[in-house]
Amino acid sequence: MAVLQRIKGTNDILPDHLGSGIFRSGLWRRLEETSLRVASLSGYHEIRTPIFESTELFVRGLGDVTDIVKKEMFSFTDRGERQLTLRPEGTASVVRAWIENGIGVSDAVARLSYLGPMFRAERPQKGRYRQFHQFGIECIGGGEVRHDIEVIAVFWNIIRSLGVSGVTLRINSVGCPECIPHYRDVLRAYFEPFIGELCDDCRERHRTNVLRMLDCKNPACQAVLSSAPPVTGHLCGECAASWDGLRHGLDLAGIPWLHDTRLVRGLDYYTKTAFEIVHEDIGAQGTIVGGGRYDGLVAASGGQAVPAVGGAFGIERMLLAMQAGDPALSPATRPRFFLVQIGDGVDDDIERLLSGLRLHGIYAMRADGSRQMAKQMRAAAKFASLEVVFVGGDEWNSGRLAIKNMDSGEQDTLVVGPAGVLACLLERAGA
RNA sequence: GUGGGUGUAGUUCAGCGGUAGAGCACCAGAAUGUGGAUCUGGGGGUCGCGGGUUCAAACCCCGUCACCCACCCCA
Repeated sequence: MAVLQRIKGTNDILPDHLGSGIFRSGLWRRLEETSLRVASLSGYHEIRTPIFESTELFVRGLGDVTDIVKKEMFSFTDRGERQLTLRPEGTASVVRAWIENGIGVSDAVARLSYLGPMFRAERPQKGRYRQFHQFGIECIGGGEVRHDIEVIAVFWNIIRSLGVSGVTLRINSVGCPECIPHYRDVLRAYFEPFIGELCDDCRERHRTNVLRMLDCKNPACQAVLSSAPPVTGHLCGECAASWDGLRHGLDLAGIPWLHDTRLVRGLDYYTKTAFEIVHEDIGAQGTIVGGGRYDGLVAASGGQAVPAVGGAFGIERMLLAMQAGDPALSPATRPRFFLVQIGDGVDDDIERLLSGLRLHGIYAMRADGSRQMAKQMRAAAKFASLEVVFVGGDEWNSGRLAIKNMDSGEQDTLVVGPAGVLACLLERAGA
């Protein structure tokens, strides 16, 4: 056992042929490229923020009663006595960057996407890691319901583009500062008579954060919870209109939804629309996408009071969902040419050709070991090369080029023109 | 933070007191002008780590660490 090993809850993502499960870089690249591309079709373009920020940013953004801030952040003090934290999520940083760079001045509605590692000190399990990865989008300044729908539609389209099936969109409203205090009172009053039968956590939440009681999974609490009054019956006029518009808009977009009356958000800054996209077959951590509206966060972070909506998905979880439906491998990148050496004295020719081909953007390989031809052919096959080019031998010595298609097994003999072998191969590859 | 499970070759695993094993992968040969097939051979291991019991421990006991799954929470 090696002395040095990965930190708990982190993973190595290997080349496809070396890795297993979701930890193969080809899968990641496909997911990342698809996500960025689909998001860009709705005007969302990538922003990259630092992976560590001042601790205060997350404490203010997430709320100091959330589990993430209380016990899951990787925080440290740097040599200048600054309190820093590896980001546990992406929204706080994006909002910070939006304020700091004056993005709202140029774009009244700023559409941003982001991608990268996040860090939470949780006990690892399937679909949950200490360094995990998210793709997210934020629509800052977008205060209309159609922005909520736009955000949900981006995630829905990414999922469809990836061929993932078996997912359900769950929606709810979490109100706003206007109506939620009232709803809290209603809930608190409703739970009061049952307080004795509820779990310890729920008793704690009854005082600190009543809304969180709604998604308690304790069986004893479920019975009481299931008949709790839904938030959607206690919304203010504005939130109720938003809730109606959301459902109508999703119908227009052809996106099926399910009203989950117990859906609440884990983070404090959400208002009105809350949504999740869940998958049934990827283990206990089935929530792939989570998001919603957060009209209060930008102002709370020191910016203007602008509305915003966004969401994010866990890349590891999305990959699990991709594999659950279709275990097909992503098509490996195949060498266009594999150069096989016949006889001696052509080593320089091969190296020159490899350099020339690669300089023109063509994937070209040669065998690393034996000069024995069967061995070289085997290597060409292992790389899944498209065509083998024979360098040396009778054809080569008489100004011709033998090329074998490794899929069909057919072999051509070309006459090398005055421009030379490299030009001949480049033309064949269409480069 | 709390449970349950598992740690043996690169990998997937068998072995469960008495010589450290198999499949796949890797290397070489059969085979110096043509493949992912076949055959033959080969390299690879402090059996997670530390202690204990025993004539003898991969195996039994204690401890410890790591990973996996679940709770909690979340993406």
